[in-house]
Amino acid sequence: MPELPEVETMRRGILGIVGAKVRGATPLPSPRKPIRIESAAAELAETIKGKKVQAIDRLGKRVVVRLSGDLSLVFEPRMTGLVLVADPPSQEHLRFRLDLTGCPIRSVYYWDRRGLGSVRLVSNEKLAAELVGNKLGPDALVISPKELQERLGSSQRAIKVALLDQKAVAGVGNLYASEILHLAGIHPGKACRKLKTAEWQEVHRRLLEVLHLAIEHEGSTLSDGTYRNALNKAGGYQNQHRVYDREGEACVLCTSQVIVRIVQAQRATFYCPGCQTLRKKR
DNA sequence: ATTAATGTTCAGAA
DNA sequence: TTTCTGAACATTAA
Repeated sequence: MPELPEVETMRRGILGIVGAKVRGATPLPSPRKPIRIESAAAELAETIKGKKVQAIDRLGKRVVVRLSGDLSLVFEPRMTGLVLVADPPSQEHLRFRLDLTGCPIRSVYYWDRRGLGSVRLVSNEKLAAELVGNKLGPDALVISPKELQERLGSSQRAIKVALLDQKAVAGVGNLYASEILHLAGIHPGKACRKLKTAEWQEVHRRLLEVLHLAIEHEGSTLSDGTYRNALNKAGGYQNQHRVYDREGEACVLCTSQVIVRIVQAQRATFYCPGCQTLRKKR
């Protein structure tokens, strides 16, 4: 489930390795399936050795470790990936270890239960070409209300579905899309092109509000408990959820209606039928 | 004991 | 061009 707040938390969790030097890298073969490491394991380990960690960036839902030599080590957690400095939840799904020298953090681990995620070593040039303005739109924390409207305003898609489009705006995922629209008072099934400018401004305002608050709480750890910060600690924002995974519970805003679960584009959406209507009304 | 559901991304189809 | 569907994977709930 790592979405922007969780990935940002991972990024912050390894900021302490900036300035360190790479002692070695070990892609750990999974007992069942080969790990999803792009370059050959030995080759990656050889190339990365001795490189200096210059910065830690985030590109949408990816953590980017910038290395000397114009290289980037890119962690893409997808569903169940974790970037850790503490010992991983289990040895079993440990996929990758980065060993460092010159900082208190000895190792960074990539652990991924389902193994849908990946660790890649790519040149900055190639990474930029692949992601920036190509696969990924402007970051959700940076995009302006105007730009958000420009990018989605003419789409016929439901607003909830469109917010998940990383090419339109990068970082919003399934959980936060529901939360954002609830606070904005907009029905998740409303077609983008039906939204007025004032509504786009409200979506944008609530988007920032929700994402920043979720980052403060170090993300959401859902009932399956998978997501953890870099210290292997659960996040706290799940306790602030107003609609996500709250089907049947009373809406905390209107208190008169009950949260409903629907499916859009094969994903769960939660909303309050009282606060979030298709027509303007408010 | 099967089957569905989980959420992100991509390839390929409509 | 835009939008939709299924698959990738591992684990758990039904």
